[in-house]
Amino acid sequence: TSLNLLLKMSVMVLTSFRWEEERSTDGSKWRFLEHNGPVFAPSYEPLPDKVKFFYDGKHMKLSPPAEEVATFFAKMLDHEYNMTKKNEKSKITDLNKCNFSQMNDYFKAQSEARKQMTKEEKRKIKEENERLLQEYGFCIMDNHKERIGNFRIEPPGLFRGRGDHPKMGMLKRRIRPEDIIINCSKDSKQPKPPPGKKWKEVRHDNKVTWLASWTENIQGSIKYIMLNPSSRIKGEKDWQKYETARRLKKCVDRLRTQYRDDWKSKEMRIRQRAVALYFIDKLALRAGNEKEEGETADTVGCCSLRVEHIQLYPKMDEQEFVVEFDFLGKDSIRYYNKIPVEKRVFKNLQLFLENKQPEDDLFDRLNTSILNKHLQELMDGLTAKVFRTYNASITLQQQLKELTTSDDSIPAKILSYNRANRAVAILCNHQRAPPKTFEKSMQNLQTKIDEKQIQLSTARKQLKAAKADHKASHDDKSKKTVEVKRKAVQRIEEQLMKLQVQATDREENKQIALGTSKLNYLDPRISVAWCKKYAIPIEKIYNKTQREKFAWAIDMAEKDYVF
DNA sequence: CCTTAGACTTGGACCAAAGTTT
DNA sequence: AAACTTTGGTCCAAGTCTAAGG
Repeated sequence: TSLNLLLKMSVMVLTSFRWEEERSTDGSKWRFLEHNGPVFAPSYEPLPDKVKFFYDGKHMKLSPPAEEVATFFAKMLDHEYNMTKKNEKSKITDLNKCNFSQMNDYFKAQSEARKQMTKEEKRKIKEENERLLQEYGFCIMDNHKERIGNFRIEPPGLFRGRGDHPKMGMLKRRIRPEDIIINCSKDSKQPKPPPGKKWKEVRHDNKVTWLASWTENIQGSIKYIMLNPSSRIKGEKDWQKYETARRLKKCVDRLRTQYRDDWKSKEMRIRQRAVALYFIDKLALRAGNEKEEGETADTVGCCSLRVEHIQLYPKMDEQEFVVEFDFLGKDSIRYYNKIPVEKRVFKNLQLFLENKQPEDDLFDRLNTSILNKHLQELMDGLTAKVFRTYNASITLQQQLKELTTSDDSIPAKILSYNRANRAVAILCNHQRAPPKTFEKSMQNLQTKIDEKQIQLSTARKQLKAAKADHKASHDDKSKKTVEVKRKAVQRIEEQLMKLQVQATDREENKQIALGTSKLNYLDPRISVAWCKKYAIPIEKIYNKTQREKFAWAIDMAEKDYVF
């Protein structure tokens, strides 16, 4: 295989950058695609006989498939959530009568044992992982060897879902080769299914980017194996996304004027559309597709907001026309916000609420499809999510400009960067649970700061003493000592400042997740340009993976880049 | 027009590896 | 070298949006 790979790679064109290569115009995503297929979950290993399962107090020997399911439950025992599944057809009808404790103990012991592994054992595992990565983790797309994102198929287990999910606890079944559709090019060496097995299908569709797919049994949706963000195909798409957002920047004033105008429309559907768009623009809300009831957790976005999700306050504290939002958004993350709106918006909302029940749709004449169709007419390629990208990126750019001070130290500038990033994360409502060790880690940092402060005052005293000494003796040696002490003070001051900045940053970041906006919403060229302008090494902003993902931007953006 | 399948992007938690301190 | 902390990769979804089909 490696010889084969070499041969194929030797054909590769050695252009300087692949995002400068030509792309097709007929909607095809590639011409050549070759890969080795997915890695399947390891097959089930029955437990040793000594690990017993009890039902209703009585020992029961389970068949391997039933035992596997039992182990899923056993592994859940320590989790705070309770799986409320009514189990299998057989004798086991009541989960409460199942005693998984031996199994649970066994797995705990196993995980303990894993931690105690010798270096040698760890090395072996690492090597095996590396071997799998080399064999299955890459593909050839057109003239390039590309990293695959998720080449391992998800193992079977209990579906959890997020928030209050109606399907929590359902069995997620094992995926076999017979479930997999392979996609590759006709002239490639097709991946081989495991011995004695067959793929569901092998197709050659170059209008899509995935390498393999299967249908998952919980929602019946399709899962894909696709390329890593560092790949050409993902990078180009990403670039395109930001270019669309920049086109929105050019016409956003016009669109804003228009939707404000539409607040006065005599047609209800237009008013609703205009108010929804205002929220999407101002609050960076998601579009809010309809969801099938009972299939997923009850969450909403803009178009699917219900009456119960907003409260209107003609007057609140010092402000007029305040709208209070309180709903569960994507991943059941709560969105809570109180914002003053323009009188017209407020009046419209009152109108939309008339004669409605709490569970009725706020925008009953609107859905994402209608909204997006309208947006498409306003600007080519415009959809609701472009506003999120646009507002996130423009906010970063503005905040960076506002917060960065040229003669700040590098750590201080990075604090400014993180604050700009944070402004975006807050806008997009990217929250996280405070880390479990937050308080402790804050305390540790404070201890360090206190110590450093003591160190500093000692150093300052020493400097003073050295100065006095020098004044008295005026010799070279004492002059040198003064210099040495002066340097020491300076160094400690810097260290102290760095620690204080770190503490501020961490505190402000307690409940904010920066990752998502950094990875998905912020035009990387803004960050690259900022780094160049202030001579900040790009490594301070992007780690290795991120630099790989944003290679196109790092290559492209100069210090004067403007989003 | 409405519904649904399909493709692709966006999302936070968790945990092992890497890094740092004791 | 053990213990502890931080980082970043993986996991496992949950969204958005387009297009095909009825």
